[in-house]
Amino acid sequence: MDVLKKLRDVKLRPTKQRILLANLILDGKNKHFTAETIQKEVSTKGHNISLATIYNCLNKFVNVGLLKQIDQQGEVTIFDTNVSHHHHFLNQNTGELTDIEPNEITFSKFPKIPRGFQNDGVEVLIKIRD
Amino acid sequence: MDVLKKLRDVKLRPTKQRILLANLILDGKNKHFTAETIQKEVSTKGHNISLATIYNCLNKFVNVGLLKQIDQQGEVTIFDTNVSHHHHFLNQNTGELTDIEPNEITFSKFPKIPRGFQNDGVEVLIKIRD
DNA sequence: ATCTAGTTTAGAATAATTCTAACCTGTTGA
DNA sequence: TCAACAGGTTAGAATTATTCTAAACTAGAT
Repeated sequence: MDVLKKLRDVKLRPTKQRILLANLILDGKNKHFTAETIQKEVSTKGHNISLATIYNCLNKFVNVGLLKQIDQQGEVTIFDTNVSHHHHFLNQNTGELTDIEPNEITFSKFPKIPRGFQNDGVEVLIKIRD
Repeated sequence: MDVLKKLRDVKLRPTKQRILLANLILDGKNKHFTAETIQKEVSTKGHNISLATIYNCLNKFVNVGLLKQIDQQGEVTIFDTNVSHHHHFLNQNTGELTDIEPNEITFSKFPKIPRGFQNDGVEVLIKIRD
């Protein structure tokens, strides 16, 4: 499906910048990236888009569901006195975290760790809201 | 166990500020907090510690294992073109994320969602390193 | 072709965190 | 006990990611 149609489908005016970004990003392959890496990629293609616009566009894309933003529990560092391995509930209404003891969660199916790597900890985040 | 001993055990010189913070934080109860909330708590007790010192102390406490820092995948926002529900490997060496399809992970035990709340999504992060 | 609402932009503003450099203070050993 | 110094604290500057502002631009409807 072409990019113009994709943008129209979600009622975003297909501007030059949005088309450029959508062509880079929405090619059907799964990618992870940041605003800055995208800006670099744009400029290596010989174009230029301001960082403000990149943020605007990516945020719009997220709002309409074309993109997802990886969870990052807000922008401040949260410290936890529970230093043992454990999981969390995240109250989406308040941002509050609550501990879940590790024995409260067990897996019946678990992915193979990629060749050459070792498991260095598993964190489960259960988002809740009222 | 008293706070002085705790600090000596981890070879941190027990200064006034560290003792104050340790008394607030390491009382055996599980808490989540930020540098700023701790500073406020300190000042309501009639003391004053600069934010820089709070960060210094908390980071030291984390390094020696008295505290844990909640994972936040670095400080930049990461976007993901995979908008469906899925999980991630986090390569601790590079910070790189890789998708895990949701059917790769299933649970045999799962905690009860707190009364009055509903499940709003589960994210599993498997940290790996070589 | 024109109008208008929505976009883009440079640069300022904001906010979390770290750095710097000067000052201060536990601890050690005489 | 106390001087010396390594390590700790601090205010404020620096850094970094992101958003805001206000002016200039443009897609799409008329």
